[in-house]
Amino acid sequence: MAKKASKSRKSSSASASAENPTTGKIALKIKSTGKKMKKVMKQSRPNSGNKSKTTPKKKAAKIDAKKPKKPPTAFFYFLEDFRKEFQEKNPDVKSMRDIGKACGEKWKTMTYEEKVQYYDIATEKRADFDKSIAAYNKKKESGEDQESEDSAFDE
DNA sequence: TGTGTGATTGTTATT
DNA sequence: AATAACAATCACACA
Repeated sequence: MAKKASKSRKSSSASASAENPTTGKIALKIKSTGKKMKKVMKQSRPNSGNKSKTTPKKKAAKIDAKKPKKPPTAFFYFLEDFRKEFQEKNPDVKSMRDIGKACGEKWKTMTYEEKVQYYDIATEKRADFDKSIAAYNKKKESGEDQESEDSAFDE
């Protein structure tokens, strides 16, 4: 016990919401970065011209059995939950592209306490993911090119 | 018939 | 430090 200052990334992501001292006054100390995060991601179409047998979503989607894929972020977890409700409320909506927009919009309106729930999940996921990375790194260190390419796609 | 794209934000990895 | 790309999902469009 006595594990107060966890330091490091684990730093209790849910502590903010868990701590609800005083009356309903929540000390929401969201560090206002102030800087506008402009997304300058060049979303070109790298897939243009890349044909894979399976359906490689969009870009790369490299099939690295050794490299653990990125776990869904808190936003994605929220999406799963939001998606269900959204479909019920908006049966007319066909695709999730619209949902994604709605989610993103609502996500920003959500308070830290609400988001923290999903953040907590993502945090746990990352913990597991961290192990995968460690194993991956370790394995890589042990035998970098040791993969035998099991079955080189033979259809 | 089959597969790629589209959109959301967050996280991770790489440089 | 900052950038790049990817993480899931589902319906539609094109060849």
